[in-house]
Amino acid sequence: MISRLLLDWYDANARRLPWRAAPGSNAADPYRVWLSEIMLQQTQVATVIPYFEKFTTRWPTFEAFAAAADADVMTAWAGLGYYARARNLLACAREVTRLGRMPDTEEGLRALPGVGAYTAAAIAAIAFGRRAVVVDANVERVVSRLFAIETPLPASRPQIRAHTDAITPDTRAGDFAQAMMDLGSGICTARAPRCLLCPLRDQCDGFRTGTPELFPYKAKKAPKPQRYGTMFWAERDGHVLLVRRPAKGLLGGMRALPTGPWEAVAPGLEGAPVAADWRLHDHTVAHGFTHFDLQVALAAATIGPHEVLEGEWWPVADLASAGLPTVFAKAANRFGSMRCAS
DNA sequence: AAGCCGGGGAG
DNA sequence: CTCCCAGGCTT
Repeated sequence: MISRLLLDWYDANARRLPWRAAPGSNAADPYRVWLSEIMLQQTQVATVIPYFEKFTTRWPTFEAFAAAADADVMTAWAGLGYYARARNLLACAREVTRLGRMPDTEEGLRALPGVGAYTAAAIAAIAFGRRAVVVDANVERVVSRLFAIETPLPASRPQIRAHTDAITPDTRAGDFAQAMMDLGSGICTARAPRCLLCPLRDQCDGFRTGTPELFPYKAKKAPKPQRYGTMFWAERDGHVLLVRRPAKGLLGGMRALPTGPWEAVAPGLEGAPVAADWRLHDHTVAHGFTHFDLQVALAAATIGPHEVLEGEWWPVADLASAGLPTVFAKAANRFGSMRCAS
């Protein structure tokens, strides 16, 4: 009943998205579905679309992507966040190349790098037409409201999964999953759900409570700690020194400005890439990460022509092409405006 | 089970 | 400003 109502609504109201086939069609390209699903992990559709277009234009097929250079992929991914996804993307493409084709079962997909329970179910259903129980944040919210689940997340996940399984149809499971996502994105929204437009309103226990926006209940989260750091602008002859961050950990594998430690107290000039006449500026740059807030001071110096340093000397005028994560791009822009002002 | 891992959109 | 988002990996 619920799936019928939802699929009818989807056939008339599906969003047109670059990685989607027409509703009811089985023409979805597994490469494009896989790439979109990885990009969409914890990332909104509007943010993903330009990256998806850029990637599929440059690497139109699985074979083309598997042959890409690591540095090119990391640079193209810059700004999208969660950089382990980009590293896993390449590892996954190379694993699939070794296998000869992409697995078409949940179990086979689940074994690939960067593919967890959600993504395996989504690809199996959307790209390969299999029945799979697809549970993402949209489904968690929609199902929590449909059944007025009072257990707070994440403890309610087993109930949510069981309910989702019970309403997932045997055919068109991929369209059903995407319909749940469209419903969660446009109607059953986190803040102010548009229940008057909802095709499932008459089936919804949460609507009957009168306060569907209270679902899903969630455990409170701890406040984020504040950290302080310093970034170093080492300039020589119109070029600035960039380094490659360690492969694992925060912003792993990405090109970056040299930086000292990020700690609870301002580290000053600790961790400078070279001894020099560093000028510590008054201006700071603020940036929020998932589990801490950062405030970085900016230190600048001119480096002599014979000093040999680890890293790349990048043309200051071409910094936009360096593929810097956002926190470094912010700082670089700040340095740029200070240079113009002086 | 809990912590780590980005960034931007929306209210 | 706060909350949230087509989650996965590690410990």
